[in-house]
Amino acid sequence: MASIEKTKQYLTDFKIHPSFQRIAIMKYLFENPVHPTADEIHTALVAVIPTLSKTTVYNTLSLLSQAGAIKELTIDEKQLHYDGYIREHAHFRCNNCGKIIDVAIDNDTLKIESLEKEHNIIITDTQVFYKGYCNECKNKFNY
Amino acid sequence: MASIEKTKQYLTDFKIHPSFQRIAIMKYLFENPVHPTADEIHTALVAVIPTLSKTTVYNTLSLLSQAGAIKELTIDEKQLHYDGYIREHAHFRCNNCGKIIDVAIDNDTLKIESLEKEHNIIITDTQVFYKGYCNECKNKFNY
DNA sequence: TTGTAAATATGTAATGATTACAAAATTAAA
DNA sequence: TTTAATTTTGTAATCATTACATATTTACAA
Ligand SMILES: [Mn+2]
Ligand SMILES: [Mn+2]
Ligand SMILES: [Zn+2]
Ligand SMILES: [Zn+2]
Repeated sequence: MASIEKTKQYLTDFKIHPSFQRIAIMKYLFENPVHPTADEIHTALVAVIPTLSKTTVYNTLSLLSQAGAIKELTIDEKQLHYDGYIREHAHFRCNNCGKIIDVAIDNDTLKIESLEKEHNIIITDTQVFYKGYCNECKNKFNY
Repeated sequence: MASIEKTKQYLTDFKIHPSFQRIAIMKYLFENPVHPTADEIHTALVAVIPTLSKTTVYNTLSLLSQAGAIKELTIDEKQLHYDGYIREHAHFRCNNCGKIIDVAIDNDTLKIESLEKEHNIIITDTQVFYKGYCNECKNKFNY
């Protein structure tokens, strides 16, 4: 239950002006940690804010994402999914029902620093994706 | 330099009928390990096989991918990229030039089995993506 | 307070990667 | 050969995302 005040502060901390729409979208992500798509966010919020445009949802999500306030997940072949929980963690996507769940990951198993040195690169983001069948779907596929 | 014969055998091993077009696409992936998109593959091959349709490239890539003969990378927000090298490894994508390079990864850092038990899921695929700036681009972004 | 510029939001049109579909061509095999 | 199955092709549709122009809201100086 992220309050409006907390959400406003969160955005401000990322130097994002907390407009009414931005607060609504950020708050939605906090309260619905299911990695929704832009369209799902819009559908859910337009029921409460009938004037909310889809463009604003897209614009806001890229703004938040670029500022580092949210994460953009490329786990799905068709659409981007968004995550308001930005602490380092991995994701599992069920190939049958599409559900995306959080999975813990050891922060230092990924060896960022050593990879950066080895390849002379700068790593700014890391994503670990697992795909397969969730506990509800695995039976349907002889597992 | 993957020969046509080796490529044909490779497809057969995955129970894929080695048609002329399929061999060409698979061979292209073997010889161009730069993780091309469907469009890049088509553009390169249509110069040699003028009748090759883009639909065939798309169809073949999903066929190969479903059979496990190639990997489909969702590292890019805009397009899918393909990899003919299927042994477990991670990828780094430069946010500036878009280049995707292979990165070694410790096979057992990902703890597949323990995650499967913990969440009661089946994991059939794992992708590790790093994003940032490559050695050629990092200077342009004060790193 | 009022006026004006900057920032933000909106609606519609365009883009472009991918897929659907039906017809044509090729291959298998009866 | 004939016929059926597989594969390829070309075109049209889909649909998530972006571009763009306009409208609205907010900031802030006079
Ligand atoms: Mn998450
Ligand atoms: Mn690779
Ligand atoms: Zn499932
Ligand atoms: Zn680069």
